[in-house]
Amino acid sequence: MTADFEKKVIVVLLRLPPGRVSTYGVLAQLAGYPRHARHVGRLLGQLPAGAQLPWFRVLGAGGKVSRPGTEQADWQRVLLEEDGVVLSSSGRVDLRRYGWPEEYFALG
DNA sequence: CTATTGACGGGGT
DNA sequence: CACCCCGCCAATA
Repeated sequence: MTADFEKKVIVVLLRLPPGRVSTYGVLAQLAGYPRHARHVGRLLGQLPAGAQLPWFRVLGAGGKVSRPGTEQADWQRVLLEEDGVVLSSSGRVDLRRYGWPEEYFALG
């Protein structure tokens, strides 16, 4: 992807508050690149190990952690819990409650 | 150049 | 909940 895409996605991600979560699709939209949800995912996957970004606060549109069964997914759940985010027994987050920005996850 | 591949999304069964 | 299908679009093969 273009450097512009990466830059804008990162800028948005840096605004994602602790204790809140967002989705690949919403991040892409906020960055000005609608329909690029998959690319946000690829970008986060390419992040260097020590990147100081709240990548763990990004979930799929269904409120679930991506790439289930991987080390990264387990680690992500730990970081979210540490963040105060509640995960259901099936590992899903209530986006109506923790979703950010709120207006993107409001009911109705 | 065509084909395949995703940290995705939405709709249907 | 589980699948399946199709649209999406840049990177890779």
